[in-house]
Amino acid sequence: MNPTRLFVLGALAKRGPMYGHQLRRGARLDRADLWSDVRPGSLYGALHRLAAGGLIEALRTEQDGRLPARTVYAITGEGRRELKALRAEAFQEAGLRPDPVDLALAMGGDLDEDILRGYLDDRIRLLSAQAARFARQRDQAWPDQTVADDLVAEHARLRIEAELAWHQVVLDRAGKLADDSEHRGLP
Amino acid sequence: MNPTRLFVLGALAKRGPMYGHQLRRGARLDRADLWSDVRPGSLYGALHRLAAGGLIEALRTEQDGRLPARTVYAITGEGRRELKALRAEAFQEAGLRPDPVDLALAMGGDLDEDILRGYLDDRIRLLSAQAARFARQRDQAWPDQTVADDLVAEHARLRIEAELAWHQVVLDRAGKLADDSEHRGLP
DNA sequence: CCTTGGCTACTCATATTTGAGCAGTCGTGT
DNA sequence: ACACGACTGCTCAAATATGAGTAGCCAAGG
Repeated sequence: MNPTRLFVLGALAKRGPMYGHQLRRGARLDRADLWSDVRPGSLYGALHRLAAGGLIEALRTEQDGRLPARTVYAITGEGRRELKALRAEAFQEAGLRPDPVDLALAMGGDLDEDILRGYLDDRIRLLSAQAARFARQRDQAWPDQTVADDLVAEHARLRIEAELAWHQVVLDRAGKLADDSEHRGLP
Repeated sequence: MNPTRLFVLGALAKRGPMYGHQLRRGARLDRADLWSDVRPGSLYGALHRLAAGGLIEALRTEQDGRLPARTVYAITGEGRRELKALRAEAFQEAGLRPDPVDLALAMGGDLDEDILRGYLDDRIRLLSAQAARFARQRDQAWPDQTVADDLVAEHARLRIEAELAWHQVVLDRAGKLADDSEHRGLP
């Protein structure tokens, strides 16, 4: 399952022919940073490969004044089939994706308690800020908000809550964690 | 922040010199699929690059009977510095990572209600199974279980619970979601 | 006997991502 | 006038990930 391909095919299927930058902008206006995270490099790479594979096709190349030329792509029939396949794969990937913070914790042999608490505080601040944004967003929905958008926002809200709860647990046991890593240093 | 590098450096710092396959096996025995997800290709690529960069060094090459030769690596001083930097970066990445299922939902213009319910049921089954594994694991801890391991397991538990709660919400609104996508098909 | 499957270690081609960069345009201020 | 930052579109080299494959070994089943 390749999220970039799913994003491109899905967007072209939903909103019609577009060029690269338009895809990016559209995503930003949709608050799509929640479900997608395409940087220019990956996006244009994917566009070229999709076009080479016949899943999308270049309709025309436009130029607006002396701004850079842009190529408009449309999804093909083949592309729509691939889109369904990718969506199915995405739905079937149900396991938890590893979170780097778990890795950092597992690999934190030495790790000063105070420094750890500092990191945790920062994380909690960031997560709380995000949570606040969602609370605001839930009250005043943006125009054209779909049921799917609602569900995605709710997903984010629940996930953030879980993260915050876990962070409290970690803070509670931060002391024991530091003791533990000292222990194992000198057997 | 590169999780693969963090994994390799962290493991070599914690358990001493090891060869590639040993790293993988060690991770499996540690139930590390929770926090890491290194496949052979990425692992050996990272080992070569780390060695080329002087962050780890090849100590020796062993051979056991007629099995493939293996190269034992150790972390260097430079590597330990990099390890701390990577750990810090990992702790500072606090935002939610995009979940492909959100993308699939957002890009689900057409999408039959029954098919959607089918996917959701499957996902719920999978998640429940995982949750059960963690419940079991919490009672009978494996030998050498550290406080960090505990926290990682708790993280997984909380995350799965949040996922299950969200899936119920989606099931409740699955009908409205289908209606909505029909609407927008014919303006 | 012999085939299936799984382990041991690692390689390799190809796909994909990253992160910086380019070259022009616009608006705002100084 | 001119410097600043932000936007418009896209490119490119280098880092990283993926997925299959290699080649020999060992154990169990039919």
